[in-house]
Amino acid sequence: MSVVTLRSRRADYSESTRQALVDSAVELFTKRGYAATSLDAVTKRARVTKGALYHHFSGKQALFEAAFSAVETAVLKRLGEVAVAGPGSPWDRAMRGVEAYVQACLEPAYQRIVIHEGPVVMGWERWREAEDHFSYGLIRTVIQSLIEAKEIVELPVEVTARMLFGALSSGATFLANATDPKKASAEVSNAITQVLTGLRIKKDD
Amino acid sequence: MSVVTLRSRRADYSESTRQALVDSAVELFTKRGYAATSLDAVTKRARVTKGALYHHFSGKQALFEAAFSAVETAVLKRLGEVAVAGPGSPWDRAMRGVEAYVQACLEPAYQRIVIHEGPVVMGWERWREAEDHFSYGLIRTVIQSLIEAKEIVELPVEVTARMLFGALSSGATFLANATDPKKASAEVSNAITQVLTGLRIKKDD
DNA sequence: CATCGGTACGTACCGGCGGTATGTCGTACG
DNA sequence: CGTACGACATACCGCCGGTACGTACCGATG
Repeated sequence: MSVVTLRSRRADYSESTRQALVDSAVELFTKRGYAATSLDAVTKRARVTKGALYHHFSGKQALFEAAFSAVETAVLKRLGEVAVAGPGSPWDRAMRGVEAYVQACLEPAYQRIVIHEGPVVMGWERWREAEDHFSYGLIRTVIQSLIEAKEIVELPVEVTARMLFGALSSGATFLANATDPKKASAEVSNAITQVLTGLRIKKDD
Repeated sequence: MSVVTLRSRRADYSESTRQALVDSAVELFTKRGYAATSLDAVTKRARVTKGALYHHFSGKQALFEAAFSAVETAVLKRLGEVAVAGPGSPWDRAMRGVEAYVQACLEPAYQRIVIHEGPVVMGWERWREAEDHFSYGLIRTVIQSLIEAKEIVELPVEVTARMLFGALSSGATFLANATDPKKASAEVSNAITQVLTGLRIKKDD
């Protein structure tokens, strides 16, 4: 449906080089960080020149934001299937979501680009706005559903979500740098479970 | 005691210019961020040249670390008086410590230099090592004392401290950007209190 | 008091990098 | 079939971190 006008071959090429630039950016930003990554390195890896880069993006920051969105979109896709959809009570889905998010945080690209460098490169305010549509928005939704379902005590959604977001990110960062990932993973999950259980309202039905 | 050899006037001057450079760096790194701050701007504000800067510091990173330590030392001084020393039970001191730490996080220099840009500029591993001797080390100590005093459930200290650290930082960042700081401050404190209370062991004595 | 060594800077310069201005080639379109 | 526009490539500029080198001044020493 709606395939009225064919997509031109030229547009395909353009989209392809744009994607190559984003992929290259994600790779290098993840490995070396934003500051230590030169645009020449990005274009070289994508087998184009700076002319192409500045044709598709307004500058280095815009390229970073494109990489940011790419990583977030990929992570959120995997995450949404587990936490938002899927069977079970709000509580069960939340617990599965936490588990899945911690796993997602282990991805180096997500850690470095989204969590660590995102606020610094984009500025906290802009980063926050972007995050509303991605991982943070999801966490916020989960918290809200838990409160509305009377699963946990009534807390201000915004603050609670922000702090849980921070705790999860820190936990995942710790986990990613741990010498014993198996053990650390269990510890993180356990700690989060303990905290959320501590906030849980005892059901008497 | 031990004033055997006088401190030379020359050494005083040297220390003074070093301090001026650090102060200038803290100011500019806080206002414009690390990347957007040129060394020329730092030296200009300190009324010296790059020769002086590179005499005292090995480079821009080393200057940042000096600024980092300066901010952390100042914050920790105020914090230690409240949380470590002072009267009351471990629980009471911990609660006062949390309160004080959230307040400390409101300082723009602490937020930007220590929390946000620290891990990015210094690298997470090195940042973590440095933090062991500063705020994180303090939080870790508080958590440990709470567990040893059987005030809260037994959790792995390292993970718990890391995640509480992340939660507090995120909470404070949210608080710093809130439109209604009074209300936000109360919400943050309340949320933290709820979480810690949820982890508390009911004493029956 | 003259000399001398070293510290604490200042000055001049280099290379790399982000960004820009301009040229060029091919493709779709009238 | 010309032509206009999109999709790049090329050449260049200015800023900034870092380095090499020069210099003035303090302090110890004979």
